[in-house]
Amino acid sequence: MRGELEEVTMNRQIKNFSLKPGAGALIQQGNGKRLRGSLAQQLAVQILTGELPEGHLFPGEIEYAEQIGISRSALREAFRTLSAKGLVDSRPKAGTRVSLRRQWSLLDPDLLAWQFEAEPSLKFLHDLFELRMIVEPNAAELAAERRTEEQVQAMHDALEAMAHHGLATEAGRLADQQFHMVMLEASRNDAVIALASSIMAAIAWTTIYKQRKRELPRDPIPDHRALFDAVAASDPRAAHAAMAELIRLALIDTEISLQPD
Amino acid sequence: MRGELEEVTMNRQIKNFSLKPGAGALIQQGNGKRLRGSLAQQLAVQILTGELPEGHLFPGEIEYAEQIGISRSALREAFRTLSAKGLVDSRPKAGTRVSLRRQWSLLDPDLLAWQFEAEPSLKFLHDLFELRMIVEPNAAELAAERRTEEQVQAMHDALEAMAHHGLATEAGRLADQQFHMVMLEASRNDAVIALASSIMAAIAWTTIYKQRKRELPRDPIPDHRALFDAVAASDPRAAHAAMAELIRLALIDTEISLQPD
DNA sequence: ATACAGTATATTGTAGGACTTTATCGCAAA
DNA sequence: TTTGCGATAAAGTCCTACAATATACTGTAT
Repeated sequence: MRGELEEVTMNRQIKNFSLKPGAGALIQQGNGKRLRGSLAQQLAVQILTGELPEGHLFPGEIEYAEQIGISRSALREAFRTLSAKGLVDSRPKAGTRVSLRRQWSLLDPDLLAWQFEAEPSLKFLHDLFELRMIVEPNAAELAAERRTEEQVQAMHDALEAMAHHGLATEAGRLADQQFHMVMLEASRNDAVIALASSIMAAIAWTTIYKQRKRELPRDPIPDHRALFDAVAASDPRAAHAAMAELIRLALIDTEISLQPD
Repeated sequence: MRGELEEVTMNRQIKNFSLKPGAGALIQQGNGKRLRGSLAQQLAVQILTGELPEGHLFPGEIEYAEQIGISRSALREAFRTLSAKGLVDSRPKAGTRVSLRRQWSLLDPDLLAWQFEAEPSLKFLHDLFELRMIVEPNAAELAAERRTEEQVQAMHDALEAMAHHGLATEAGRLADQQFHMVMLEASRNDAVIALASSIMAAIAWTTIYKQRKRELPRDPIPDHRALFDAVAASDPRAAHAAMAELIRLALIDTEISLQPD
């Protein structure tokens, strides 16, 4: 990425003496991110991977903050973020502990993104695409019934841009997302939009990595065009089928991109 | 502008006079809840209802905290909670503002609960049940294919308890939730479980109010039994149909319970 | 006049310390 | 065994100061 080298002035980072490995590893701050955000992400990943098991009790805030070399305020704000996503639960006297798996908001956009950054488990990937296979074809069905002419036009334009640039370019990927977003909006269902868009956004992140391993495994345009035609023609059944096929192929691509070389 | 009284000593709680709703209404703390939690909930509701529109810029933290009579730390932690749910976005120098609707995590369990506490819009209610109608019958289908004998037994027990106590009692409602939870788990899909359980939990909250207006509008046991039979018999198609019927009826009940008298 | 670079400044971000509230745990009494 | 109460540990709230950062402005060169 971009070389943010120099970094001479940093004084806080210097406390990088390594302490007991099992306990609290020091936080490594991502380039542009806030401190609490980096910590939240790291802890979230550790929780999701099971490294911090359900029910795990964190040290007291004062002690823990000291361990990882961060202020109590920042630590607490990171905990609030995790708490809002159902990952941890804090109570006076009882302390802060990892919540039961059942209470995790697995479909939260941030959690999805973080999970994909850290190589998600194949099981979860499978579950996610199974859910997509349930939701998105039905969303396409709704879109075929409810789309406006303006939305058809917008999807058409996005499809053209996508065909022109290809998915290897930034502009092409943007057009792809635009295409799917407009289709979602055509469903006129806020709940469906919220669900599908957060999943799509997470998967889109992997698209970038996809390009590294296999160079354009296939042409995605025909499938998109079939979907577009069905929606434009207000044919719900065809839209359903086209979207299902699209997801099936996306699963294959994603599996390939996540396989170890 | 703001009623900045003498501030004699602490006695923060006593300032519960209601003032102009638009500006900085004082926070009214729910009984058991934490201060930041109450604030987060109030702001969330105001955002979801559009009282605080997309893009709305909050006052600076120091000033705002003073306005509503709360410390800056607590205010910031409330903002972190809202930020984690995609409702607000904070940047240095730019301030904190309400995010675009597109980024709200509408299916977040807390947001759902808060929305149902404050009478959700009929549009969103409709959207939500449309999504349920898409997801849960398919989840039941998966459950019918994958359930274990232990799960069948557990569902059976829950169904018996439900029939015994009735939905008017706490025990009965608990058995109902237990029944649905076991069925979800039988689907063996974490993504589906996370989605359906959070929606169900929110709806369950309204079940309590349901009982106030109409006294047991109908007997829910037969429908549940039909669903159970289908899953026990490993009949996916029947399970799908039974769950769809169950949701259809649940929508009717919920609409009734939310109608003004 | 326009574009660009550098600087000023408002606002969030982080730090650290003091005090309050809450709920758990242990002990004693019934 | 159960109930009540008190000690206490931990999160919750408050406060103040300072650092980092992105916006806005300002001046200079093109």
